[in-house]
Amino acid sequence: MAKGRKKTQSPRETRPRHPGLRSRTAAPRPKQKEPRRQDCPDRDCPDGPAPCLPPSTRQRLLEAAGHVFADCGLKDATVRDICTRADANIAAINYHFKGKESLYLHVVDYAHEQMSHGKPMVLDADAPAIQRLQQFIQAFIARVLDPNSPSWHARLMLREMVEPSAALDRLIENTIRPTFGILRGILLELNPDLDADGLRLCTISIIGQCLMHRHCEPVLARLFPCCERTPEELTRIAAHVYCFSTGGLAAIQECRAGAATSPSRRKGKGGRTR
Amino acid sequence: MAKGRKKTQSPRETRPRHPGLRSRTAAPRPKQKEPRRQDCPDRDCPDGPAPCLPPSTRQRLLEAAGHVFADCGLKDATVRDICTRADANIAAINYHFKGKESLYLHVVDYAHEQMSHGKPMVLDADAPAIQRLQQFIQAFIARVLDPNSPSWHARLMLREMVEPSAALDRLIENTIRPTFGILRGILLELNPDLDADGLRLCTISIIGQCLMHRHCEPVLARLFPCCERTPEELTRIAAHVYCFSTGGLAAIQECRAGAATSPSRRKGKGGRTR
DNA sequence: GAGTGTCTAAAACATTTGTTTGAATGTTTG
DNA sequence: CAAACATTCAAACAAATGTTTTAGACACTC
Repeated sequence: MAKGRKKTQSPRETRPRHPGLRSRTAAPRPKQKEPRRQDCPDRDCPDGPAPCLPPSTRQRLLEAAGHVFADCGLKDATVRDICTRADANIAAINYHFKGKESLYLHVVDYAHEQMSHGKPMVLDADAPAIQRLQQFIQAFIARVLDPNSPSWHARLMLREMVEPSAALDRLIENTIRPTFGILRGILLELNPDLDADGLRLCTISIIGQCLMHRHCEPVLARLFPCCERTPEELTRIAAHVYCFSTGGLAAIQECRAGAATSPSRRKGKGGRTR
Repeated sequence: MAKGRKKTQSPRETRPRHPGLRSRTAAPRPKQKEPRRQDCPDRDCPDGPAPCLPPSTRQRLLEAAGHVFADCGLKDATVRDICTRADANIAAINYHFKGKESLYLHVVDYAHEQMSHGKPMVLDADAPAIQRLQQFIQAFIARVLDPNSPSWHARLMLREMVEPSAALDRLIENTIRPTFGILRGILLELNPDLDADGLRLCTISIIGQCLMHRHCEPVLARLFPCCERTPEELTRIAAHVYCFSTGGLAAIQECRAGAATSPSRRKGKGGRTR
C-alpha cells in the first residue's frame, strides 16, 4: 500500500529502474568507506535559526512528520507513513536526518520555530495586569485549541507533555517555561503578596483549565456531544476561564490573608458562593 | 534475548499451584471440538461482577498487565513484558484471554472493579453542597494523584482519556460520567441558576485543575523540581483547588447574573482581584 | 490406573518496522 | 564532456512483537 506516492517520480522511474543486479557486484564502490549518508546534509543547519535552505523533500518530510508525530506520537508513528505522506522514499528520512528519533527532534524545533512566528501571548505589555490576563487566556486557548486543523504544533507539544521523550527538555526551555513565566508575572502583579506555592498553584489552575479541553477532548466529546469546537465555543471557553480564574484568584488572596488569622475563615468564604 | 526470565522455570513446584479444582466444576462442557484454547476460559466471567474465581496466573496477569498498560499504553506494552512480570509464559495471555487487546479490556474492567471498592467520591451525601464539593475535590485529588505507587488504575484511566482506545466507551460509562455527574449535582445545587454551558464549563474547570497535576506531571516536575508528591502536597493542592474553585464559581455566578444586564460588568469584577 | 480437562513451557510463525544498501539519476564544476 | 557530489529509489535486512502450535505436566474422576 505504500506504493501510493507514484506521482513524484515522474522523471526517472518512468523507465524501468532496472531490476536485478543488485548485490551481485560485491565491491562496486572501492573508496568511500564511510557510508555516504554519514555526513548528514543537515549538519549545516542543525538547530540554529539559520535559513536552512529547504530542499523540497526535506521540508515535506518535516511537515508530514509533524502531522504524523502529533497524531500518533513518536513511538507509534511509522517512517513509512511519514514518507508516504511526504511523497518521499523510505530511505529519505535516514538520508536527510539521521533516523526517526533525530527527525523527531528536528520536528520539535521546527514546530517551535513556526509557533514563535505566531501571535505573542500578550499583545499589549503595558496594559494593566488584569487585562493582560485576559489576553493571555485568550491567546493560550486559541493556541491550544486552535480550530484550524493544521495545528499539529500544539498537538505535538501537548503529547510531549503527557508522554515525554528526549525532546521534552528543550521544549520546556523553549516554550513552556516562558509561557509559565508570562502568566506568573501577571499573577504576581495581580496578587503581589502571593507566596511561591500560591503562585505555582494558581498558574497550574489556570493552565489546567485550558489544557483540560485539549487533553481530554475524546472524553469531553462523548460527554458533551453537542459542543463542537467552533470559534464561538472557543470564545465562550476563554471568557469562562477568565471569569472563573479572576474569581479564583480573588478567593485565594482572601484565603491566604485570612489563613494567617483564622484558618476557619475559608469555610465561610466558600459559603459566599451561594 | 527475550529469554531473560528464566526464573519462571519452576513455577509449579515453588508455588503449590493449587490443587485443583479450578474450573473443574465446569464439567458441564462435555464436548470440545474447538481447539481447546478456542473457548477462552474466561467466558464464564466476561464482564459480570461475578466472583470469577481467580486462578493464580490469571490474576497475576491482570495485575501485571495493569501496571504495564498504565506505564506504556496499549500499543507500546508488550505481552512479553507483561508475562515476565507476571511470572507467566508468553502463551498465557492468549490462553486466559483471547489476546492482548482482550486482555486490555479485562484490565480496564478489573481496574474499575477495584476502584469501585475504594472510597466514594462523596462521603456524606447529606452534607451541604459546599462541603460535598470539598469532599469531592479531596477524594478526586487523592484518587488521581494517589501517592502510593500501585495506583495504576488512575494512570490507566488517564492514559485512556488522552489516547482513547476501544475501552474508552465503557470507561466513560463506568467511571467518568458518574464522576462528572456527582460534581454536576453539587454545582447545580450551589448555583441553581447556572445554565447547561456554565455547568459544563465549571465542571471542566474544576476537574481540569486536578488533572493538570497528573497529565503534566513530567513538565511540572521539571518546572517546579522542589515539589515532591508528598501527602502534605496533596493536601495543599486539594485545599487550593477548593478555594480557587469556590471563588471561581462565585465569579461565574456574578458574571452570569451581570451579563444579562450589562456585559461590561465583568471587567469590573475582575478588577476586584487587585 | 487410564482418561479427561486444565494449564504451562518452549519454539516456531507471521507481521510490522526502523535502517541499510547498491545502484540510478540529476546537478554542478573544472 | 567527465568527474564529483547530491538525491532518490527499490529491495533487503534485522530486530521486535503478537500469535499459534506442539508437547507435556498436573489434578481430579471414573
